Amino acid sequence: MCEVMSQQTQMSRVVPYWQDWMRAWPDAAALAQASTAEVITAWGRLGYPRRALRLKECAVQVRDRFDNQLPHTYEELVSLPGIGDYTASAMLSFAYGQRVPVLDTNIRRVLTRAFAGVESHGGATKPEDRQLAEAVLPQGAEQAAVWNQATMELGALVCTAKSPACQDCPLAGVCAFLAAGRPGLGQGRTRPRQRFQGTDRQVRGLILAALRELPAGESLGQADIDQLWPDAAQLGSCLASLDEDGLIEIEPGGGAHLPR
DNA sequence: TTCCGGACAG
DNA sequence: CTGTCAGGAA
Repeated sequence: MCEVMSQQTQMSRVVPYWQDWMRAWPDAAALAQASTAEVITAWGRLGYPRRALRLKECAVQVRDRFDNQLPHTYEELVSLPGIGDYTASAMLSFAYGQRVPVLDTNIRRVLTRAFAGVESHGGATKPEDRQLAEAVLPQGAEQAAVWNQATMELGALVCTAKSPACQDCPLAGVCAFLAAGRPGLGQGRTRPRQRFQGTDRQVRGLILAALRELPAGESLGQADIDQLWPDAAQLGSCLASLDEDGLIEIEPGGGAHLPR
């Protein structure tokens, strides 16, 4: 169950967290009963803490709608909080052995380059991406799962976005992108510049980290909160946004605590 | 389309 | 220090 959320970060970072999660909450019903504060604390420094909230809500729905068992259809899976196209497809292919094309940005980049000969455009998955993935997917479900994982690995390790190691690539002999002289390499995606220093993301992280380190059930006083960040206005807006997201609860006196 | 963490490479 | 990485939801 909890492996669902592991798809977002490097596995080496996820494994220890995942082990703790599975020990604490072995199934959906167990996770559904956990307090939000426990879930956020266990999420630790994995990033994107709102996903911890979605995972708990997902567990509630699995328990209530699906008799505590994860559904095995795409439509039912994507209807759950925090599960989108990629995660649903990955579960169907890797966990349930169904013949399903999996599309993450790595796979899209590899397939678009190798078979269409052009640089992947990035952005949301398009129908043509899915069409291509379906067209080249092996017929057998087991081979398809291996293909999905292999393509993902190839994109992560060899056919990288910025500087693909074509000299080490097993597809070099048949790659349309390489044959065409790698047109537009690196300019396919103008990354939305997302610095971190001084942003709300950093401030939100600081606040949550401070609350996570508190003994269970305790609050952070306003004086302690004020010391976290010099810009009072930004601090205030971040506190408000965290409260809106349901990640913290602001007290009348100006203190804050994780949702009980 | 934009926002949302955090770790790590360079 | 800056740049990079990535799926889901509003």
